[in-house]
Amino acid sequence: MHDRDTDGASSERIHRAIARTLGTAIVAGKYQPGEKLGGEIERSESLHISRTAYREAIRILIAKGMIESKPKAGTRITPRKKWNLLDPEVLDWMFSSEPDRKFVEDLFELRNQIEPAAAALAAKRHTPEQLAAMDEALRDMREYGLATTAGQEADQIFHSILLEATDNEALSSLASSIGAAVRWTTRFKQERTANPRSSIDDHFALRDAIASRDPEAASAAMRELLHLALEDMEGRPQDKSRCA
Amino acid sequence: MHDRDTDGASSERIHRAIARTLGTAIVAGKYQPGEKLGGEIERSESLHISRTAYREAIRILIAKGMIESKPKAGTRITPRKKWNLLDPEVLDWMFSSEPDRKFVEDLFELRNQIEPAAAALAAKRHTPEQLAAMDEALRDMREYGLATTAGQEADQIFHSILLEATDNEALSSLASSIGAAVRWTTRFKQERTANPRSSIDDHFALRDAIASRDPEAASAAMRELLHLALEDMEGRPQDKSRCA
DNA sequence: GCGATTTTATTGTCGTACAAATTGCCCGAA
DNA sequence: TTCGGGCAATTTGTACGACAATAAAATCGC
Repeated sequence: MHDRDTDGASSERIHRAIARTLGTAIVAGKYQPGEKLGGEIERSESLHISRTAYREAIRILIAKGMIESKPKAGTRITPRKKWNLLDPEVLDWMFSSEPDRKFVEDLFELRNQIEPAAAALAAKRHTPEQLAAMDEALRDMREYGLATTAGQEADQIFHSILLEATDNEALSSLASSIGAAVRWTTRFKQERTANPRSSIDDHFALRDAIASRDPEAASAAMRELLHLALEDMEGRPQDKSRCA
Repeated sequence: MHDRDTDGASSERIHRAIARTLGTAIVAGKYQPGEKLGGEIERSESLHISRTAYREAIRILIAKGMIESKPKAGTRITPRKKWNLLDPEVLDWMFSSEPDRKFVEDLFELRNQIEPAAAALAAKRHTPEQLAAMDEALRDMREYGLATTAGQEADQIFHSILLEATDNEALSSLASSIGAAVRWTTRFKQERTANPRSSIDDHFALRDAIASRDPEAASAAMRELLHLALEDMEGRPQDKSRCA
């Protein structure tokens, strides 16, 4: 419980590292909601850091809705319902260890609602620059393949740019959340299927629909993409209790 | 630029108050992305607070992706793209003054993608407790009416519970974002229409569809609700450039 | 002119002290 | 006994001052 510098990259600032460690532990369920974290002096000492740094870490977690603190009452974990689960950092913490399958499915369900509509909007509103950026991402995907980290990153970038191209800030704010889902569906796919059908061609189809500014086609192409991903995700192994 | 205690509630802690003030100023565009905030000592002095408190405020804003800081380089506003716009607090800051109409429209577009699907899911997955909570919210809406704050709050609560009833954490995390949109569409409606058609009956229809576990009907009822809200929002006064 | 080195500005961390706030106890009164 | 109010203790919140670490910018050497 009291390692000094919490693994991780060395150049990371202390408060950030502590926030990450604590945040990771919380989302992993090592602290239950409502559970009281010890006093600041006590805890900061056991971590071998100053109270200042510890407090800044706490401040970060409070900002993400994961804990709350008031004088005399102490510092405690808030009910899960209040957490900003779609916060990029929180998602990173969530996925730093093997995430709940349930949550990945939830994210996937979110994708299903957002991305087809986003594709349609992107078809209508995208700029030439955004299309070019999509093409670049696709080129990387084709070049490196979806089995490599570089290729998977290009995949995420593609979906990010698509959301950005909706010219809707509320939608593009979901980019990192969707990105997390994309990353993990791809990973599941790679891990579980011997010769996974590459979705690259489907990505190209989607790209073409967008380029020709055809909302219906874009939406359909995206749905196809998601349909394939769904098949891969709940295809063989697990229960299918939650299909359409 | 250097008032001492930044208006606001008195019992609010200093770092929170400063974060709110700064955050509000940033989302209002008073600082441009890329703009450098002065040094910590200088700024904390001009605000008449300690550097500690100022830094904790900064930490909050960093956690929400709005600013970044590194040694020697200083502290600067990040590009808008990186902000966590769906963070509840950021939304509050956004809406503390009259928000961008464009952004309200963006949120509305998000609602359009999320809520009908959420209604369908809620119809399938809701618990009796959640239904009871919805009924209570509806009762309050009917009792107080949508012209009162209490009624508007009940409206938000209704939509929140609906999202919660999807049994999907990713979707229910959007509750506060959707809530903000709900609040503002209602306010627009009240301000601009002399005798606004009450959407309460439509809410009841939606409730009944959910209660009878009919996904299609629930989704349709929600679409109807949103359709009405849309009419109210872009009905008379402004351009309709962005309708369906 | 260019690269390595030093300088320097700025954030990051530390320790201590004190202020503020809220909880829970204790006591008194009805 | 029970309720209410005031008191005290515990915990977070703020302040200040010093130093460390970092990275940008300037400087020196080639």
